Amino acid sequence: MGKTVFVGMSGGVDSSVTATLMKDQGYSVVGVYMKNWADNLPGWHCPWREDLADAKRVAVQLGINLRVYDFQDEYKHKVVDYLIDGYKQGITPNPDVMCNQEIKFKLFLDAALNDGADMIATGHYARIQDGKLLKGVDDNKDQTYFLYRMPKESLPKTLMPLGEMTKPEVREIAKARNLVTANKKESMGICFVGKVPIKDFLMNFVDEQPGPIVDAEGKEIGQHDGALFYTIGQRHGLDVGGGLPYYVTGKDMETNTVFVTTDLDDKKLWTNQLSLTSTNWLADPENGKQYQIRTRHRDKLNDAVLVLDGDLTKLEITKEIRAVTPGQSCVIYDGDIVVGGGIII
RNA sequence: GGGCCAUUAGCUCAGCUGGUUAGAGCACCGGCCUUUUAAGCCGGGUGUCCUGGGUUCGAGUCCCAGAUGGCCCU
Repeated sequence: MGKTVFVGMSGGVDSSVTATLMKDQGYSVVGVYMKNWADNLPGWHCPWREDLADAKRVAVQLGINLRVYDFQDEYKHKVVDYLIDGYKQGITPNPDVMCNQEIKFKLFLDAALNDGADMIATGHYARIQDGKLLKGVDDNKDQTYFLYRMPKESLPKTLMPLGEMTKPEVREIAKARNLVTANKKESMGICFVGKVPIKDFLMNFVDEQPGPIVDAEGKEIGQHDGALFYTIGQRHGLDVGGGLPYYVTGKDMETNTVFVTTDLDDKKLWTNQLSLTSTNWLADPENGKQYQIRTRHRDKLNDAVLVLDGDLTKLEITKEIRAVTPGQSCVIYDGDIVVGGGIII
């Protein structure tokens, strides 16, 4: 009798193939649809019913059971509130990183173990080997940027079979097995919420509040509708024209001011060092060692030296990088291994 | 009061000596990319050429009057 694996099935291709592979490998598979968000928003329809239906169809095709875990309350508190509070403070939080930390690899894992699972599996493009988290083989789809905060204890109990393959291969398997999700479009947007522009999402929770847009010379060149909606390095959405594009260099939440520049080389947009808070280590970090870091999903890797100084975690980057943004995560790699990371201050 | 200069897309402006469907950058909109936010890439002109007359086969362009803004002069 094989071990029992609970597979998180979102109704997309990746998790469908994951469940398929688990079954092929002889595990006793139970599918789980996590219902984390189900609300429609003005002008936007939440696709959770369709996604659940797709997950169900695949489960039927595979001959496995599908359960629904309702985590809406926890998701609202741990992810959505975190997102909204962060924006209100003026930072740019990453909800999906928090979702993986709090929901998928904590709540889901615990619930699954409690319901008889030996392990869980997800459709992430990342590898787990010997209790370590490694980048997915498909460099183009690697999702470790979102996974560095998963609890270290969850690693030995988690399987991510897609980490060994490429997206095209996954699509092929889905087609070969005639999975109903084989040709489903990539789902993007806030994990579980969907493809909603973040500003539209936030507008449901915060009020607009006009304030000044100030250029590098200190001149007010326009008005915005709330400093919290803007992020460092942002170009669009300012609604000010007149020559060169403007990029956000910073903001002052006290005065509700957004600072911009037309100079791509503006010092405020570039830095070669950053500090982290609330770090999570999946491997032992080594003070003074040079690692590779990423400060945005799919951004390129940059060499940086890790400096651990008491409570402070700093990174000295070999070259200047653009628009390092407080609230976003910095993930630290040692080759393919995810050492850990933290939230940029 | 007089003189000069401006007024063209949401913004900043280009349109030579009058001649096909008025252009550029930025903004904006749509798409691509992307399990966050951005960036980036592709595509789209969204226009009472300040107004009203006139000259001309034909006016953004020339003439007259007016409006608005700016500069200058006694």
